[in-house]
Amino acid sequence: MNDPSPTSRPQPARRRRRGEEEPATLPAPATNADPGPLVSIGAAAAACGVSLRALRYYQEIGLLTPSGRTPGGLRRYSQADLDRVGRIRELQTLLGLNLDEVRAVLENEDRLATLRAEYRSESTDALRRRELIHEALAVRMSLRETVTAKRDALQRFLDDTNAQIDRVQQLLDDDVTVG
Amino acid sequence: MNDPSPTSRPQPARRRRRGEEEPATLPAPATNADPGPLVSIGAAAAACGVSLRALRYYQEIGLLTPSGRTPGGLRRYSQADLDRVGRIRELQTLLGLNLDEVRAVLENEDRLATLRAEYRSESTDALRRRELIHEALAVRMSLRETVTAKRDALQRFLDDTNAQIDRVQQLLDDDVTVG
DNA sequence: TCTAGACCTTACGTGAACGTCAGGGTCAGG
DNA sequence: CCTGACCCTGACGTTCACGTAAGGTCTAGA
Repeated sequence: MNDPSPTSRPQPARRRRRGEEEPATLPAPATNADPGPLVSIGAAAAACGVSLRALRYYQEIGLLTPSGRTPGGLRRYSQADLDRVGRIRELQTLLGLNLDEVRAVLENEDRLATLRAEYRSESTDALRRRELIHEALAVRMSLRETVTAKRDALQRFLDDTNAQIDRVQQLLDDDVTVG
Repeated sequence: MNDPSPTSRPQPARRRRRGEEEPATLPAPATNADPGPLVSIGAAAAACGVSLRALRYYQEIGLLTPSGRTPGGLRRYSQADLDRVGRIRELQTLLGLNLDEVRAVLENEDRLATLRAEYRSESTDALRRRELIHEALAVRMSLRETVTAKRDALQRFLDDTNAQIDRVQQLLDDDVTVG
């Protein structure tokens, strides 16, 4: 996050493991509106292309808490939950973030969404809200830096690859016109 | 490699571990010309920003064999070796390939370089060489597909991020002009 | 020649992100 | 009400990409 260079090592980063009093993951932005239809963990996993274990693990580390449970204790996932899983996978595979960094990004997104939602409400001090939003915005812009750097690096990589392909194809073309 | 979708799982992929008769990694394309000045593993590690262990590990799994050894058995790395390390890190961090996939890409690059070098020589059958180059070219183009897909995905991600930033900034601007 | 420091091999340890197994509980459909 | 498929919570296992420690070796420099 603070070292977007191509030689950056996978920094350790503090982790929150199974012992340490579950953090009650903001289960999504504070949209406590109707979550729509809820699905089982099996259906959720299939829909997202991840394993049951992965979903339970995401919950373990405070990344994603299913929107509901049946009276018997079975997990029930909403569409927002499924979207969140997609987001997690995206941050993981696309940006190469570890789940700790993913959590940081998601927490920021959640805060931003919450603040945006209640921005016009009178509940909080206006100045304080502006402060919070500014802070969240800063995190967001640093993320943009990371992504931009990565995209540019990928573009350079792609240019190289294309150049190599061109050279070899040139070689073959020459051979055809000569031979 | 065959599934560039954002939900692709980290496929297992066969690995070659410490027991299985070292594969004598083409230590670089068959450029057996003067490798230039050779440096110790410590200097190499420092120059590339990786650990000594990493360099030895890359050798263990057949990714990179140092160009030389001292009579006493100390590893000596050439500039080409250092470049190769850079390439490894690039494929790892930029494309998110595991070291098995990295090895596949590098083996392909080595083959391509070798073939390019001896393309005009009489040593091999001309048809056969063209065949080989075509094959290597195909691998290369599939790599290009992967990279392009990833770049595009990143671009979309970036667009989203920018849109979010704009929306929040708009929110703040409105607040200023109103309040 | 001699030593400090870098390096060697071997081998066990580690953290992230799950996989998998055991021993039970839940629930929709018949 | 009953079954079979699905799900629960531990808890231990696994893979990757190294980290780290032990005990001995090599080599540049004084």
